[in-house]
Amino acid sequence: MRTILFRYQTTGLNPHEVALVGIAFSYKKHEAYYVPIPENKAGAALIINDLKPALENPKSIKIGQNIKYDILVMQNHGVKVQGQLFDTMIAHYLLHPSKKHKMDTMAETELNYSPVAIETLIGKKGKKQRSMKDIAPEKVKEYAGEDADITMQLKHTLYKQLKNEDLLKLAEEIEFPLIQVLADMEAAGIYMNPSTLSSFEKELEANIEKTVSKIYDIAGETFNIASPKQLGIILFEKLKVSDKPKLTKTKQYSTSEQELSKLKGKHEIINLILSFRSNSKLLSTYVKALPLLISKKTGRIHTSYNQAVASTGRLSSTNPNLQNIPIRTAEGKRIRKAFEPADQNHILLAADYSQIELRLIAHLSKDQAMLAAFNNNEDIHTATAAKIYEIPEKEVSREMRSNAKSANFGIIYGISAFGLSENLGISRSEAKQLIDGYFKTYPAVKDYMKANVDFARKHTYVETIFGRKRYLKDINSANSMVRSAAERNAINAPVQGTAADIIKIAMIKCAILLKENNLKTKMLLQVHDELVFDVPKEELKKVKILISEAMEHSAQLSVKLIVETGTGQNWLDAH
DNA sequence: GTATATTAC
DNA sequence: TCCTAGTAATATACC
Repeated sequence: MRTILFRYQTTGLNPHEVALVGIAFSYKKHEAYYVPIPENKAGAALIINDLKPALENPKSIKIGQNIKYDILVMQNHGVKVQGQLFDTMIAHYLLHPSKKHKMDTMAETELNYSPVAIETLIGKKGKKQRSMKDIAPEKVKEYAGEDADITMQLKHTLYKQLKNEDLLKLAEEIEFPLIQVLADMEAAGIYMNPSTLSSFEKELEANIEKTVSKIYDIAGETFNIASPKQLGIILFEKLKVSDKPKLTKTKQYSTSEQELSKLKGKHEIINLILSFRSNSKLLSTYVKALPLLISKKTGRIHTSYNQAVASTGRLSSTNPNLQNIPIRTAEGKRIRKAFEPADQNHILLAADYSQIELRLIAHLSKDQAMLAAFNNNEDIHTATAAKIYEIPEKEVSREMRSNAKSANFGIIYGISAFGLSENLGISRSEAKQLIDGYFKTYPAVKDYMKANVDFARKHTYVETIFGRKRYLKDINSANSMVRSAAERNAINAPVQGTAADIIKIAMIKCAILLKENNLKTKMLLQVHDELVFDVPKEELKKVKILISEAMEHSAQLSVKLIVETGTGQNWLDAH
């Protein structure tokens, strides 16, 4: 049996808060049914109760567009959707990772059909837009039925295409099973202690106020420091802090952190501007914004993972983005400290892959020197420096290690002498020498990079170990800049993408293991190479081993995968 | 909506 | 000499 479920929201797009207006079903193409759900709780519960067995039947396949949303909405109505999933949005993402995956456009490109827009029903976006619950069910029926039918039709064509492109395994074994794992993570949420941030908020505000008045004093006038345009004029025309200011592509003065850092010693105002910038960023993006996203219902923060945006296969996180919580600076660390376990009986466990992308380069290139460095458990950056500079590891200076580290990262990004020189603040010829030394050290890495670019030129795509593709239409472009960018993508995508595949496999394995062992531990966050768990203290010993082994054995490579774990009463201390 | 800047991996 | 290091999200200014 095939089931398609559909949903309507009243209070917006947040699946944790919306009320269900109705569900549309389709079992086969060109046929659909609509079940309106009454507003009153008792009436709704009666109907949902009737639908529950079908949705919880583990033997039927559930098809939908962005099913994670439906699963979360149903979960809030007491229905635990089970069974195999097929998501048309994700299927299309696997086929065309760099395109958009909205249902209306897919209907046009895949089915040559233009569906009725939701706006014809509820009006255009804005204050006047009506809620779905205010539309007569007879009208909703037509819209919802069409929607369900289109999803069913899309499923059929996308399934065939996945099969033809050898993407079915990736879809059925990784992406579709991951949907439920992500839904559970989002539903769990993470606890954030608002009092940790409220004291920090006052400190930051006082600090910013002081900095602002100092900047006005030095500038001799008041202006909007947050406006790059106004700031540029003050810095480069009035105060003349640089002889040849760098311009942005729109010919404005560049006031980027990178450019201002170069001018640090030139003028006392620079450090004040940098301090203003970093404090304002912390205040507006994190300290003020995060507490507003604490759910009134659960008291926790529920991020949303997007499984269909990043062209390489990575996840992304929104509302809020919990994948870019600060960690590098002392001030930033205070934000990470606010994320805590559920209660005194729990502890946060963070497990992250050590150097997964470089390890993948070692595996993919089969470079003997790099493989040996990893398999001997050496510090890869120190080992790289020793080889490049032809000295024993003991004699590697901090600067040499730092150069080697930048070169290692550069390789992952598709290195260029210009990019490396900008990153390290050295000349382009010095960067060139460093790169030459690097390729002499790891010759197979150079061959691997070239092989990837050649493959891309021939096939106009590159792929990960697990067959995830990324199309590179510009790989043969006549424009050298456009072409070079595609070449860097050809090098980066298989590496970043394989790392994404591996952690997704690990997440599915972890979820299964936690369930099989009847553990109460919950997976909360994924940050590209890291997983964060909320662990009852009595489970810690067992869970730590279970998780790290599952992660380390998610792929069989010619290089060992190493997972480092940490625990703590907050996310910072768990590192 | 686009540009600029900053945060993370 | 031009111009370029990979992947994201969010906040603010400015049109």
